[in-house]
Amino acid sequence: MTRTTAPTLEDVARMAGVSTASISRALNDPDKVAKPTRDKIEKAIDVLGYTPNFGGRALASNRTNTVGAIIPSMANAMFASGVQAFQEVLSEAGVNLLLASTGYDPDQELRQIKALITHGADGLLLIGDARPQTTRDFLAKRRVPHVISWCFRPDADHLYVGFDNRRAAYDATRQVLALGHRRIAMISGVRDGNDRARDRHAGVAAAIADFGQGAALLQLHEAKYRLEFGAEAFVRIMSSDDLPSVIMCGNDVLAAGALMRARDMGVEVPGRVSLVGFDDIGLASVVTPPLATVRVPQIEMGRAAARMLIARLSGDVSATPVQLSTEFIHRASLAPPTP
Amino acid sequence: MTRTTAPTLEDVARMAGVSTASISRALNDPDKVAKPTRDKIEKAIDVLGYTPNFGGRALASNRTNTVGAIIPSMANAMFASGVQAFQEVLSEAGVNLLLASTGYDPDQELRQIKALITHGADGLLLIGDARPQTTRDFLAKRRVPHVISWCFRPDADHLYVGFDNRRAAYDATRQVLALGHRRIAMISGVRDGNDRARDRHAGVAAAIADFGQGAALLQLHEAKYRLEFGAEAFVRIMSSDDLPSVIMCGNDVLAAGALMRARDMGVEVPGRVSLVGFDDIGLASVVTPPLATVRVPQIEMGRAAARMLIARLSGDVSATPVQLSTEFIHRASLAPPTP
DNA sequence: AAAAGCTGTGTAAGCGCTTACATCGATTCA
DNA sequence: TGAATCGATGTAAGCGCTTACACAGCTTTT
Repeated sequence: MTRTTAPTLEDVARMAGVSTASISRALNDPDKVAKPTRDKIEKAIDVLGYTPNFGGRALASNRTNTVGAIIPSMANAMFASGVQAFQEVLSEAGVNLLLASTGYDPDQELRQIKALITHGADGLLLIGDARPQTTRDFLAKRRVPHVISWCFRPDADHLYVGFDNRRAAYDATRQVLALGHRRIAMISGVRDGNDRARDRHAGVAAAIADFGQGAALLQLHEAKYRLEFGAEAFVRIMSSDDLPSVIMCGNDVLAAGALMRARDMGVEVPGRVSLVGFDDIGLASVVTPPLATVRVPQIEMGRAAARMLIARLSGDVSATPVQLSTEFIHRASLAPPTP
Repeated sequence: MTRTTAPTLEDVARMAGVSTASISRALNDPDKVAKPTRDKIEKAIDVLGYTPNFGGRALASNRTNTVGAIIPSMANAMFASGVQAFQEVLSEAGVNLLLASTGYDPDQELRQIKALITHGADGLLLIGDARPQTTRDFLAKRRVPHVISWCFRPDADHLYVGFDNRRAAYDATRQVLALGHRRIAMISGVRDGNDRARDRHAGVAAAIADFGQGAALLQLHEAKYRLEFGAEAFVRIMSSDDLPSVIMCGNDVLAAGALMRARDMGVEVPGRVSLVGFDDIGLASVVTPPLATVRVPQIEMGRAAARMLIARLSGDVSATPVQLSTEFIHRASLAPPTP
């Protein structure tokens, strides 16, 4: 990883006939330098093709202008646009993004947190708030500025930017119940170590319990975030003798997997069984029939998280948690139960 | 971005009763330190919660163990799994990933390249090889180690890890022609500044020209990478009076958009018109009918690119371009033309 | 007209780490 | 037994930058 000896401040200083301090100032705080001097400096920088050395700068100023984000997986469309928006806002502020993924493994998350800190992240974006005590301790002990996203806790002592998964699932289930469904199954994401999946299941269960009138969660299956696992769970559900009239899914990918298998098996959706997803990723509107789902404010979340983190890093501690709202999107995969 | 004064090597040295040099060695090259010393050091590190300071390390060693990747968009599923795989391999090697996106804007790409270099990237992963001369010059002048991916040039004087978009599109088109299609339309991605889109179109056009026998590319529409634009282009195609029997699409998202609109318009696929995508993203197999497409070795590409970049950065200059192969996936959206 | 305040610039002290070189026992060899 | 070798550790010189402080030459105030 050798870099051919690049020009240094010293070189620029010599060429421009000024001190290194002036150049540093011209770079970081142009107003402090008189115009003619600045011009000389800019010329020299140009001629030499100078770019500041990262290490020197980081060492002297004790900041890297880099933040890290640790997400379960980039291949998960659920995070893609959010992270994209996050990065865009950072970029405008001259901050760069270190991105790492955990594959939904909590140990891996701690490792990545340490790696990103070691690699110079000034602050972090984390997803969800289910993490082991050791991880929390590390964050607290090292005073790592971080924003937690994709979930929301009202009792927050943290910087949250997100939405209430439980409530969103609760509301969606209410709508399903209002349509007349009573026999409900759920394909949940893996709940262990994943508060979003947990909350969504809890929301569905609570809505059913609160509703009463014979409504019941007949079956609950857990599936990893992949089309195939959604499909598999669908097969299990449909081959039981306790058939639901609707299947609530923890996310759109599972729902799409179920739908795909329904098509292959010749099970009519929503004729035989209705299907509801969660996240409203692009997929949801393009499958046949289009998937009823819960729209999640991904982009707004990413932007807000970036703004909050930037503010926090520039010393602003006034930020308060941001709760964004979700919206139930009724599409053709959900219809009243056929008697 | 103040970090509360973290423990330094000095602190650890004092506590462990050894010199800073030994600690540095224990950290970077454990074999050089005797076991008992190492134990003392490890203990002290643990007690103090020490992590190396990034700036100091980068400055002294002139390396950051960080590489950058600049992709058009993270929200584009086409790059998601590839980048994911790229990051995983890097992570195993203790290298971190700085990720930036350009929104398909070449100027933005140069800006991001500079930003990532300034922020300490030792090397870069770039997508495609359509970039302005200024960008090439910068890369050459600064001797930035970089790997170019998602495309392949046989005449490479560069580190390429990718596949031949033109050839893949050519082959797919051959298959379409072999099924009997002669009246062909194409919804291409935006070709300006995008060699992948350009190559794919070129491949389709060349296959048609080479085939002869009255085969013709009746219509060519360009659309940005979004479902809606694919849908729009589909409408334009179907409302012309030069109807094709098959529509080749520059990517799966455009194809899915077209398919979605076909469903809405009541146009049967593949009955009235066949549809072929490109990339084989998850979407392709889940839509109805499933989309014929070209499978791209995203994951393998990401992994190979990471390995190559790591090798290059550790001084290995022996690497040669890697060409990966694609595969045409025949699915139900493609059938022989109905007379 | 002297004192006080600006402005623009230079001087130089680190920031925390790596690493070439020096040192010092403990082995090994002749 | 003395010389040569080796492994483990310490010493200290930077890496390239930022920034507190000093200072010179102005302008403004009293």
